[in-house]
Amino acid sequence: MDKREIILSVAMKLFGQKGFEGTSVRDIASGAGVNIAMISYYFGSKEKLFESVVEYKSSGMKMIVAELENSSVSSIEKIDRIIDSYIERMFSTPQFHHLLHRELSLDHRPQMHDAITEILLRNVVTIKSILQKGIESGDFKNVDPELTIATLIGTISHLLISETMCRKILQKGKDFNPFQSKKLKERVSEHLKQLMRSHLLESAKA
Amino acid sequence: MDKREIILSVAMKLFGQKGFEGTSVRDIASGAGVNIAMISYYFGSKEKLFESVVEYKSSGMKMIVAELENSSVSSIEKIDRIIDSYIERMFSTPQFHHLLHRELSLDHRPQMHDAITEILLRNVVTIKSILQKGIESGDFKNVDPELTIATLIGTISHLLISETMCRKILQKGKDFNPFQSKKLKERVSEHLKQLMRSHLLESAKA
DNA sequence: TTAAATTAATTAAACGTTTGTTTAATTTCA
DNA sequence: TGAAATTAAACAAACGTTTAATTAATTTAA
Repeated sequence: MDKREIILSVAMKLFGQKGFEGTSVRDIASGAGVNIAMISYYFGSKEKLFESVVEYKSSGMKMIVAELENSSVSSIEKIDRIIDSYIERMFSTPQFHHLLHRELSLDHRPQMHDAITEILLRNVVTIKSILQKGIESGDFKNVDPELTIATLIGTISHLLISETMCRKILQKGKDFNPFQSKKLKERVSEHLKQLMRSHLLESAKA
Repeated sequence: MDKREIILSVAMKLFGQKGFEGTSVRDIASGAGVNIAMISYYFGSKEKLFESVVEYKSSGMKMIVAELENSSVSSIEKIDRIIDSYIERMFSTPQFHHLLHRELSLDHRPQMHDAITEILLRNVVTIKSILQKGIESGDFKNVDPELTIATLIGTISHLLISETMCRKILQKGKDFNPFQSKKLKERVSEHLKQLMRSHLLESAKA
């Protein structure tokens, strides 16, 4: 593998685990097995490396959502697919999503803020449009589209953190485990799909 | 106001805005208008100051939830009150919740991790019990309790971040604003209550 | 009620580390 | 031979923390 890519993936892992300020350039260099000067050599600076990580990892985030908008499946089916698509992506790279949300909750690095915002908003616009078309066509009840999106993404996002929480607790040997049974991803998928059906469809159809 | 308290609230503000590593002891000292040595003098270290901030702010987080559990109101009414209670608290101190969730998404400072986990889990246990009783008594449908909680908290939590996002966008003068109309808090309350009614109650009752 | 004694609060300065970055020399490879 | 890749070493700046001296406040004793 290219040394540049090794640096990128090590940086992504460490930024995800310990945050931007919490990760030193020396950590990254030794983790990637390269000399510390190679980071400036390849990326210019620590901050530019961070931006490269975001760009690098988010390029793999292009979603089915865009293609979905004008496809011929039913409105509720579109929602189902969005749910599974988000679950799949967010659970497969939890560290990266930790990184994105952490950066959004911070006040400095406004440039990075904007870049991440733009990434996350891409899909939001599409999903909003799907919801609105569903409402207009009478497929969906007259719900609040933006807040419905917040519920979808927020539920998954919160679970990524909760899971971390629970793992910590289990390691400490306490006896409370909210995520015992069944595979978590399937559970979330089932929960969100049921939730959205109750939320979006008329009772008669439920 | 006590100088100790001034330091605590300045520290809470800065940790909330810039994160733990992103905030220097000198920032806090000058923000509070005290000598830099006072932080060691009062709190021992930067890390202990951080722990004090969490303890200080979370002591004000005792919820109505606990009292609610054995009260005589209906099951769905309990959920309504929990929703409003969470909205009120999380929107009134968004920085502190940013701080909590950011810390949870990080891998170091396991001790702090555990302290925050414990704070957040207090209410979760109670809400779970309310949901389970509602299910057993037939008031609620047979939903997934833990994931329902994730939806409640996750929706609000995600909105705190989304709002930040939107403010950034608006400053940049773009034309997309997902949170135009009406006061956000009321909107969220209405959305979540409707959502939970569809989710928890039988169609007949809806 | 004073004056001395004692403790607490506050300060400026310095400490040793660690930080991100750069330099200048060397190796690698085409 | 020449450009690209890699290195060890050094850089100044910022970091959290400590020191030792000074001022303020409180307690004790006459």
